[in-house]
Amino acid sequence: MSEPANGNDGRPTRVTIREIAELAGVSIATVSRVVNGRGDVSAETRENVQRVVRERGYTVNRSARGLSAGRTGFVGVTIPKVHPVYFSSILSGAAEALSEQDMRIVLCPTEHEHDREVSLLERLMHGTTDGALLVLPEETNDELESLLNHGYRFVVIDPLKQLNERVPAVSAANSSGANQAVRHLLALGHRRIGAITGPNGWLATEERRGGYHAALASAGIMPDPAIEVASDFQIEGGIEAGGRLLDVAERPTAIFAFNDNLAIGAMQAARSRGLRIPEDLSIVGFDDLEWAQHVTPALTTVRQPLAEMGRMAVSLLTRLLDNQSFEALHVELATRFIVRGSTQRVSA
Amino acid sequence: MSEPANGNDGRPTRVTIREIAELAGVSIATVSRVVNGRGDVSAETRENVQRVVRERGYTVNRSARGLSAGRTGFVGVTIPKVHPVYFSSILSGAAEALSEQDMRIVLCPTEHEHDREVSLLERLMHGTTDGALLVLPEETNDELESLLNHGYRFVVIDPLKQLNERVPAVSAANSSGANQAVRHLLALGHRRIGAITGPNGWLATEERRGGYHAALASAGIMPDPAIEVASDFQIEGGIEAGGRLLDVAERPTAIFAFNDNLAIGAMQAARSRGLRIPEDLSIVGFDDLEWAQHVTPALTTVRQPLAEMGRMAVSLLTRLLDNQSFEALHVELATRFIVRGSTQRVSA
DNA sequence: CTGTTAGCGCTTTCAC
DNA sequence: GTGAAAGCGCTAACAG
Repeated sequence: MSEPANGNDGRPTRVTIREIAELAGVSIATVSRVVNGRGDVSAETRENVQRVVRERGYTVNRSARGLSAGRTGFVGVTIPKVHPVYFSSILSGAAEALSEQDMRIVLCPTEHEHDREVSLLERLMHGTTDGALLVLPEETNDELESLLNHGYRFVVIDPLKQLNERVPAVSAANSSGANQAVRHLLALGHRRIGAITGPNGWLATEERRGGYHAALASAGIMPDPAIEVASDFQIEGGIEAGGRLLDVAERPTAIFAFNDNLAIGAMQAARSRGLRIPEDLSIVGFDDLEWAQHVTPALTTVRQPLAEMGRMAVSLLTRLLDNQSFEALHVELATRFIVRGSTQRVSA
Repeated sequence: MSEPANGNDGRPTRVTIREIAELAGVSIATVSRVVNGRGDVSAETRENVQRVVRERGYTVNRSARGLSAGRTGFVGVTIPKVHPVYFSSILSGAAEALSEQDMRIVLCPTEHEHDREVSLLERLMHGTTDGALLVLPEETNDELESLLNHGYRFVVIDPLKQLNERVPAVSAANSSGANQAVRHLLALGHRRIGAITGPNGWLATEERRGGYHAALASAGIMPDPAIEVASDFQIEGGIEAGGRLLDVAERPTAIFAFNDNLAIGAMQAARSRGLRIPEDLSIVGFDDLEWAQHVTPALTTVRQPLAEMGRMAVSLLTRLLDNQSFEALHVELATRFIVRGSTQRVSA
């Protein structure tokens, strides 16, 4: 690393394109061409410039490029929170895919505040980022569409509500995943299968509910509202909801929890009532978060390809940014059912 | 939201400072002053400008500001991976603290590739971000110091090696945390306390080892190399290392795992050998990741204030960026010992 | 208090 | 193939 000249504030003066141009004996336009991999430069000139660039450790100033070229190389990601594994898995996939294209994520946790999210979005989109990934956005369809009409490029990951056709989105195959989970329980002989759902009205909840009901129907079973309780996708909620489910008169022999958090909560509720899993109660989750395989017993669950959802969203966004049109604006990624130790054949 | 004019490419033309200035009947300098909250504007002018800004939905173009003012409002965060809870917790704290100052994180997962990290850093620092947070960086002391000499502003979170005095860093009080954990086991009557350490040479490992040995020494116990095995901070590693520890001739009655992953691995190893926890074996972890309270039995562990470490790093960085000098360049955040169900008095 | 002006570093026509 | 030059939108002196 060579020592840079220092500005009068003691901070180093960074190498600029001009300096490279002078050193290489060419114009800045040529340097720009080389740096951006344009074809119309002679091999000789190119190599010469590249050498100087390497020697001086030049890298383009992204602000300048952003201002001049109108693209920043940044993609905004609005996400309710970064910490929960659910979100960080998506983030992880997106970051990976983006860095392959030398683009970078600008992270915007919204903390579930709608207003903040909207204004974030507006600020993100204006000369700050080239586009955005909106994870579980709280915007209404109208707001999203208005954004679209303003020329904003974005794709939604895991929409909260049914989205307008025109809004690009990627999500998991919630309905078929849930269906598969319940069929598994049915195949094990369970007939009384309770459910702990997510918040009513959320798309993921309703789709999973659809799969659950459909599977029951296929076995000729009517859903019993008494053993279908709504919760909030949190562990605490699962403990509470699981408790309610286990305290009904005719107790279910199996519980389909609409996510892993709820499942682990239900496990705790069962345990505190002296029920053994899976001997006395089978439990299936949804997500397959990392720890699902490390709880005891290991959780049978529906794996959502979270990182892959992030990656897929990036790929849609990239095409959007390149002004490529494409057919499927709504992408549903297949889930995978994973059998572990928390389910077993219903006892006689 | 008002409809913006459309450029010839169909994409909307964004509102610029010039447009606001014209509409408000002032100069762009005045608009800039208002937008940046400078004091030297009359109340009347200010309100007028603010009204127009609001009406037109104007937001500054960050690229332009970055280029002109030399600050971007972005802080780079290099981090080995975003997904593991350990990292996302830190990230979460940093993002929170940063967004309070209307700054944003540019996320740079390094995937443990040193070269990539270095070049990332160089690019980050050049007109892209105002500074950086380096989580568990693989740079050598020399590289870090060279960066410092180049005027780069950054703070290290959880250094891998002992850092030069001049490099700002924040970490947890590893030594005292470990000490407390082992004292707890000693107080429960354990005398034969094994350890699963992290990779040898890592600062966190060595500091925790120091605390472990010191606690043993205070009870007049010599560390026994036979029951101190190194591992990699992963669950799989914990299973393997735990197994080795439990297969030695004179088995330990307690294990201090240097992080929660290792602890949960050790639990599995114990369980697969028919040992009950905590009846036959006490286990203590380090970190207190979210699931530590949800495994069975719930894990006794040393809580690292991860989010707080992120927040503290931001606060150091902010002062750095404001050219404020400060005393303590190395900050150690206190840990908290949390007793749960995985430890109990040694059985007679 | 407010306006004028000179760039920040780069990309991109448009000539040559 | 290469260079000259015109900005991109904004901030920060510097005048007034």
